[in-house]
Amino acid sequence: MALDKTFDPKIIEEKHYQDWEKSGAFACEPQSDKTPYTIMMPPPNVTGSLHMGHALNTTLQDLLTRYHRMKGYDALWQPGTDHAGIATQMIVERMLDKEGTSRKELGREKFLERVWDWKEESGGTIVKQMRAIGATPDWERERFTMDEGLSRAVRKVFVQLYKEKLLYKDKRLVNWDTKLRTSISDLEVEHREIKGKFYHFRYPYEDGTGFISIATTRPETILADGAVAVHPDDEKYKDLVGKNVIVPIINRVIPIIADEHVQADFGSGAVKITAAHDFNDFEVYKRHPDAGIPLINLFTPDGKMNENCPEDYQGLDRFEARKKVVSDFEALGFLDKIEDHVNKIPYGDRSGTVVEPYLTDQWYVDAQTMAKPAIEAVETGKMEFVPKQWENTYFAWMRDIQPWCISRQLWWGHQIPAWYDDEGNVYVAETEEEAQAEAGADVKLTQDPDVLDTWFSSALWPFSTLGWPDKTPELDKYYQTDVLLTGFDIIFFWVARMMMMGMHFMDGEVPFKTVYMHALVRDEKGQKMSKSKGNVMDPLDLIEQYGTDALRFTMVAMAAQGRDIKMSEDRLGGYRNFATKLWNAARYCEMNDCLDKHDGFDPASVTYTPNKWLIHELVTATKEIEKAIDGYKFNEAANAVYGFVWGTYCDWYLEFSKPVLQDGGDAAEEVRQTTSWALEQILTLLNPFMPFITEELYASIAQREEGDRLLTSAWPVYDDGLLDDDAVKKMQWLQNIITEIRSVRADMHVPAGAKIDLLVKGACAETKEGFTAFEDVLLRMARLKSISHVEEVPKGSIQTVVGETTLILPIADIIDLDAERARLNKAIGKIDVDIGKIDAKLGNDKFVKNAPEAVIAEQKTRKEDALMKRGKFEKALEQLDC
RNA sequence: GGGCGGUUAGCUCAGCGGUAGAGCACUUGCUCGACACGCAAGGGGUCACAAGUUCAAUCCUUGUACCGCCCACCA
Repeated sequence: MALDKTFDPKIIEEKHYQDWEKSGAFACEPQSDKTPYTIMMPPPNVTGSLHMGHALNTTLQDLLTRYHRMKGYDALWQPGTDHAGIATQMIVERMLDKEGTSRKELGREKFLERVWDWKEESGGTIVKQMRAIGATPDWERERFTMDEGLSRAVRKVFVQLYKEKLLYKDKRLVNWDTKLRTSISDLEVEHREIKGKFYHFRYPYEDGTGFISIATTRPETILADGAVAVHPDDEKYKDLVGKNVIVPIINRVIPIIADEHVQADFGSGAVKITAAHDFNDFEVYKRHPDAGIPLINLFTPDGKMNENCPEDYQGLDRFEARKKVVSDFEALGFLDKIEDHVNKIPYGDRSGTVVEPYLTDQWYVDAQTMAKPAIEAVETGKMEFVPKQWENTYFAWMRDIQPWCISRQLWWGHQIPAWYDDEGNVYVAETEEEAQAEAGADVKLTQDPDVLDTWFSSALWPFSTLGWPDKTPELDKYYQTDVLLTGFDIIFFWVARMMMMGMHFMDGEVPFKTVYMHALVRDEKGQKMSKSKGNVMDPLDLIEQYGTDALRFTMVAMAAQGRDIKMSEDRLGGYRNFATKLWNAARYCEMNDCLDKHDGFDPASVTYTPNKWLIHELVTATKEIEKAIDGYKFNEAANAVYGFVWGTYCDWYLEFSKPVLQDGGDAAEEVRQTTSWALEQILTLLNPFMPFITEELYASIAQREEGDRLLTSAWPVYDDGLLDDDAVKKMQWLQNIITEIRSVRADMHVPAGAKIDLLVKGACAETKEGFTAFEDVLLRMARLKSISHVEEVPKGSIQTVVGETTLILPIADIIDLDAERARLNKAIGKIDVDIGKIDAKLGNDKFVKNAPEAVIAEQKTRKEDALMKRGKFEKALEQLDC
């Protein structure tokens, strides 16, 4: 095969992806008796494109899916896209605007055609981009929230909830987006801190005895004022309750009422009540049914003043009207003062315009009732959040949940399955025929023009995608899905609602056993990425630059629980290097005839210690990786595999192998086999993290049968009998010797290329054996000329200590006595610090009395070792001077 | 106003009761026939601050200070 010196991700990625997809291995196997493992992909907006959040989310899901597939589960990763009502409609409307037309001009039917066209045109983008990440969901099962099947589920849910009185129509205040001309839910409103004005106005008493002062941030709503409220216990206004005042400009007579909502010590302590334009005021209105407070709507749907306003106001924009009210008050002499005021103003998260409380008829879901089982499921552990702290957020919101406004005055979405006759009677049914049947054949019906909140259909995702309401084998096998991976920003929008709907419609079974909340991907300064800040990183650019495997590995390595991810390119570069490292390890194997050499290899049968040790380390690393993935500690899994591949296999094992392979001695064949075998194990372990390079190497390093891919290989299972502590001890000793000699050489400026002699003094029998067994390795890795055992230290040599052994480097001609003296003193100093610490503990009566035996014994051994080592260094120092 | 999270090496972050870790960056050597996207050896931290619990605290408790999120109707 002959591997190139470096590899080019671009060439291999597309090739393998196409091959994987064609192989059919992404598909779940409902008819198999394998244990299912199911993940529902959070459906991205159909017209969206891939951002860093998707890249993270997709990578982690793919890691889990691949890992479980390799472990022999029947893995279903259910993909699909969301119709994203508001977002998509906005895009198409913007397109129409550029063409000089509008949705109104087109009409509903034509407009919807345009949206479907746009969906067809751009809808494939994001799923293509997910393929670039290497994602392996069951694409054959891809769903769209407005597919016929899913739409049927939506209608069925709507009708059933309606029949159960968990869904109803109501007239109340909603958050109204004047730009999009639709209601939006509480969650779609974001409060921004805005520097505004606080206007103080005077309302004269009806009896002409003076005036009361009120303050407001929204003067335009004065035109709909229905009362003035004060606190019931407020002494300064006590006598005024029941009196009437006149609203200037419109000269409406309204009462002064007492209500707890008012804060006596804020503003003047008196508040205007505008029941149809303020959520609090609406509550006040409901608490005072006898006060005769009117409900007056001032605005048209697009935020202009309507016919309920004085004529000279009609048609003005709401903010123009605000100015006019102020100037009219000023002209009338009723303007008290204007103060600067910082206030939280509600904005529509999509449109970015100020949202108005607006009195309309809308459809609501009784979320409070539906939340109860969903709360209980988390309390009892049927569903678990990872990290656990998100439970609190979930509980806090669910326990205080408000009715969910599900109707939107849009066209793109699921049209509400409710029909009206001419008298306004409503017929809720899954089809028009059924509604007609209910109403009677001769009744003319009109369907509710509104559509449902997008999240209504996404809430059904875990079961609607599996075929519900039909009882499909897939629904039966995969429904209680294993884990949901998502960002915390949609815990309320989506997770909570899936819980409510899932439990209600699936006999109380939770839609997922675990919800893994991953972090937000931020820029390297920790700021949220946004187009306006210009700090957006495009995952596809990063793939182009570093390769998909590097991007994936970075995502996994940085996905620590409970912290946001600050994305830095340095890190990406590091993991790109890791991929290259792996590539070159394979090249080494190739050059040394260590490929495809492990046919029939039994890791339990090896006899050469470095091989035993490597196998031990591989088994240990594999356990660590499994434990980390099973616990959703993705970063730990990444570190474990990285450390093993680079730190253990490349830095040590392959180096150990060099002299053995070169000499071609007895151990060579076993080393060759172990090297070859271990490389393939590494590729397998690393495959869920870096699928492309591992697949490529897998294909290149051996003659494979048709259809033999890592994608469908089995995750390794090792016997604990492969663990070998004795081999670990021996290899640690060897590594210590090598490191120690290298360290001394570097300290003493021994030229890197110079080969020197090593004299060993005081070695015990076992150690001597070690020097013999690993002579070749030591000679090469420590750059030695020879190793011999001595009784006396020759003049002018350098000494150091490993365990009970003194290592002597007779390099009198090279060394600098002062430097050596300094080195030894430094070593002694370090030991003294240690001894000091240990003595402090052992000298403490309380420690000796209370600490566990093992801890005390450990301290004592440590001290003995330190003293022994110190003695040898002291001696070395003495000998230096003689 | 509530709630949550963070504060550990220059940077990005792990660790969370028994001698402080990684990657990157930095310093010094190295063309040792896999790899300079590399190898080897180093330097660098009173683990934000204060008090408490403990034989022992970066880790547990309480409080303080910053930083960041989320939720909430002070007009």
